[in-house]
Formats: sequence, structure tokens, C-alpha cells
Amino acid sequence: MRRAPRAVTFAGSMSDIPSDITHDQHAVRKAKLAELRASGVDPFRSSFTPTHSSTEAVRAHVDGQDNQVQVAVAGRLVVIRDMGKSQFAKILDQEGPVQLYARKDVMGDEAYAAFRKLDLGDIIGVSGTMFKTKAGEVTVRADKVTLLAKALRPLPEKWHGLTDPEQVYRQRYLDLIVNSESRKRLLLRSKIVAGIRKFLDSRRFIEVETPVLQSVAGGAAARPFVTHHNTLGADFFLRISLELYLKRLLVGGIDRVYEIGRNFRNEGVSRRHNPEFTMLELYQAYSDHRGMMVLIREMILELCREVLGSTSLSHAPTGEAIELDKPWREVTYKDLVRGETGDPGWFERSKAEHMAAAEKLGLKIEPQWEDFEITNEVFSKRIEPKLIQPTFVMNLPVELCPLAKVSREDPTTLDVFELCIGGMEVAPAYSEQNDPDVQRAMFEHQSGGEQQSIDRDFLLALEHGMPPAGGMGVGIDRLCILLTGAESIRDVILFPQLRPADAKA
RNA sequence: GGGUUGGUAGCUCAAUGGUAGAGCAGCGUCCUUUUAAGUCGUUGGUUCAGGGUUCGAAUCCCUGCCAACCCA
Repeated sequence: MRRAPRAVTFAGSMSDIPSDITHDQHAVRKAKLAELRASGVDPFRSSFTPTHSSTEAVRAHVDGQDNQVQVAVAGRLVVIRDMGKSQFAKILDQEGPVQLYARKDVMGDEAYAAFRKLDLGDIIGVSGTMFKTKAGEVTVRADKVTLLAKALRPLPEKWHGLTDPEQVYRQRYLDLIVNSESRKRLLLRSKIVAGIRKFLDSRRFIEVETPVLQSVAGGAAARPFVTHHNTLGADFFLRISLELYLKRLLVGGIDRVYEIGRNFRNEGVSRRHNPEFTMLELYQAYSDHRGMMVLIREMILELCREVLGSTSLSHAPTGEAIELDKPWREVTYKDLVRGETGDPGWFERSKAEHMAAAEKLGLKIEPQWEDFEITNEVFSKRIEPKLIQPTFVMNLPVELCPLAKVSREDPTTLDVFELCIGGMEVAPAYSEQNDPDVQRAMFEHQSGGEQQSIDRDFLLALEHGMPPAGGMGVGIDRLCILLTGAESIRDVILFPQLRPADAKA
């Protein structure tokens, strides 16, 4: 096969590529890669220093003053519109696309020919000046183009993007390149989490990190994942909540403490559930669940103003407007259940009566369920999905949480609330239990005699005295669903859990 | 775990029992302000896997794998 000198190789056709592989884009690109290397070009350059991001470059242009501002930008080549002796192209960086305009007479024959040989998907650095095209798009007029990384695989289709949900999740990087909504959603989530930190830090909360590997997985009722530590010769659980370690820090005198971290629950996967999910848990000494109500409302309103620029959301499935700056409804769990069942005497009825009534509402009740579980099924299936506007559900029954203080007004309920927005539980909060004897009794009752599932080290900490405190958990993924209008948790988690599959490499 | 739907070219999708097609991408032309650029030509298929029915299967049946949705 002909070995062409450098300049000719640049300007030449694909004549070095055997015609029987022109259909195989991977093979064609590998051949191009070899050709580049043979001509002394490094297809994976080690550095390039952009002076502007895509959006900065566009902003740097002053209207009516073309080619005054010099910029260097870098990104992935995602659009090429070739017109022979000139071409328009677009590169994409983290912030979005910016258009390039390359001319043969500006760049010179050899460099222009090299530019024309680039493929969609290649990562390039471009230096040039900013100008505005006839059509009014601020564009980089390229002086010099440098290949920074050769792409050996083609991009998905430019108009429809990537739609196969499986491929979107497994190859999220492609989704992020071709589906701008996905990239925007990622950026929005990042801003939401940063906004939460800013909000809490401004109120003197301290961020901490507590163990993910725990010998007792406590703080919630959920099936944990089990793993094994080889040199300690012991099994560990992945945490199912952050609660018990953060409360140890309350005992230790850290009065306002929070963690944003991953929890792991070995349970079903659905539109609302991923086996690993991100929680914010925060604890404030000398506060209570009432204090948490004020805090969460301020936090969500501030996030909306800063991140979305609006306190009005659209509930994704129905399109109903959610107005967050209006007063948030407060209603007790019992009143909601009485209202939904139309039975003012619901909480005086027997388990058998509850079961019959729940089945009448079309719910499937398992015979081994406890009485309170039947009622809670009514709540979570028939009531919660209807709580679109922000609602504090107050005074949950004592059976639902063993870590909160019992209410004085109604000792069958707790000083807690569950904040529901958009038909989802967004944040439960409690006046935290700090009586070690009561806490021990609750644990023992809940564990049904399984002593090894009780965190005795936590009880020991409580015996040293924990200040009264309000505590709250905020499901970050669900908050992101709400604020981004996503329909599934998989849209706000970059790499949702799927069954393992072999990559086609 | 159960039900429903789907898996066809790199991507987005057609083809309902009778020669597997289109658009984009790719390859080769033309074109120096395009906006899904346009133009002419052109390559490309283990139809998810395995079995079955049939003269003949992407299509019908069975099993499996993967995914989405609904239910539990």
C-alpha cells in the first residue's frame, strides 16, 4: 500500500482505507488513527489550555465588533456542516455548544485539510476570534485547530439523540453528549446539592462523614446489603440510614450536624426507588420537629429561588402547578385517614374491620400484616399520591418510627411530620428520642427479640446524654425529581442500578 | 415475584408468513455565512439468543436473556 508523505496524507482521501471496511465506522476511525500516527500527529494530546468555556466565549463577543476577541475553546465535535472551502461546526463542552467557522483561506490549505478530516465525536481545541454570523449566531472563527483526542466510535443520531432507555442508562456518557436535557438535569442536581450545603453552612451546620460499613444497620426499617471484611474476618452491612452515627455526634457536642450520603437498601427497584440513594440527614440540638418545619420550608424555597429562579413547580405526571410560596398545609395523619376512608371512628375499629375496609378501597392486604400496616397502606397508596401541594402530615402513629418522641397531646402518635410534595414523601422529621431507657424499650419491641439487630453502642451513647433535638431526612433524589420535573428516579441518578450486562467492545 | 410492551444497520425507525428498507451517521463528489445545511452517488444486516411450526419466519409458537411500564 502507498505510503504518502505527510502533507499529502493530510490532504488525501480515504484511499488508505480498504473499501471493504468503509461501512464499519469503528474500523474506518482506527485506520484514520493509524494514518495520523504514521504522519507524526499525536491523536491523544496531553494538554490544551482553553481561555474560555463555550458560554464565556459567546459572552465575550461585543455586538458589532467582530473578530476583536481572541479565544481558545475545547470540546467535542458534535456538528459538522461542510461547504467545501469553508465549514461550520459545533463543539460541546460542559456548559453547552459553541459554533465554529473554519475557512480554507484563513487556516491555510494543509491545516484546513486536516480539519476536514476530523470526525464527529473527536475532541479538539480551537483558537480563533469571536464574530457574529449572518444568521446572528456568535461563532468562533478558527485560526488553529488541534486534535486532542480521537473518537473511535460514532456518536448517536444527531436529531433524535439516544432514546433507548437501557442504552441511556448504561452509556450515560453518550446520553450526556447528545441529549442536552440530560446534561442540564445533571448540572441542576449539582446546583441543588451545592445550594443545600450553602444553606446549611450559613446556619452554622457542620458537614460530617460517618461509616458506610456498619456492624449493625440501624436507623430505619429496611433490608440491608451484606458484605465481608477479610482481615477483620467479619460481616458488615452497608448503611440503611445515617441517623445513629449523627446522633452520636449530638452526644459529642456537635449541635448542628448534617451528612449528605448514600444509603443502601436491598429492596425493589422502581420509578421511585434505586437500591442506592442519596439522603441528607440533619440534626439540630435544642430544636424539635416544629423547628424542622420552618427549616425545611426555608431551605426548599431558597433552593427554588437560587437554582430554578421560581417558587412554582409543575407536577410532572399531571402538569398541576405546585405553589411553594403559599402557606404549607398542616394536617394530622389520623385526619387524613379518617377523611379518605370516610370513617370518623377508623382508629377505634378492629384489625378485621380495617382489613375489610382497605380491601373495599381496592388495596391488597396480606393477612400477616399488623393492624397499623393496613392503615399505613391506605395512607401510602390512597392518600400520599394525592398530596401534590406541600403538606406536613403530622402526628404519625407510634408504630411507624421507634426513634421519635411520643406526642403529649395524643400518646398513640409521635412528634413528627412527613413532608409530602408532588405526591411523594420528600422529608420526614422528628423530635428525636433522647431517653435511653425508652429508646432501648422501643428497639427491643421493634426487633422482636433479635438482640443482635440492636445497636447497643448507640444506646450507650444516649446514656451519656443527648440534647433534645430536631432531626430531618431529605431524599435528595426525590427532591431532584421534584425540582427538575423528572418522571423517574433514573433520570436524576446518573448510573441507576441495572442488571449486569457484558459491554460490546 | 406477576402482567403488559419492546429488542431489526453505529443511532432513530419501517417492513404482519413470500427478494429485510428509509433518514441520520459512514465512504466518494459539488458547494467560502450554515442552523436537522443543501446536492449527486454509494457501502453497510447472526432481525437479542436458542429451539419449534412451515415449501418459506424479523413476522406464528416455546424457552431464555435484557429493558420499559403497571401491579405486588
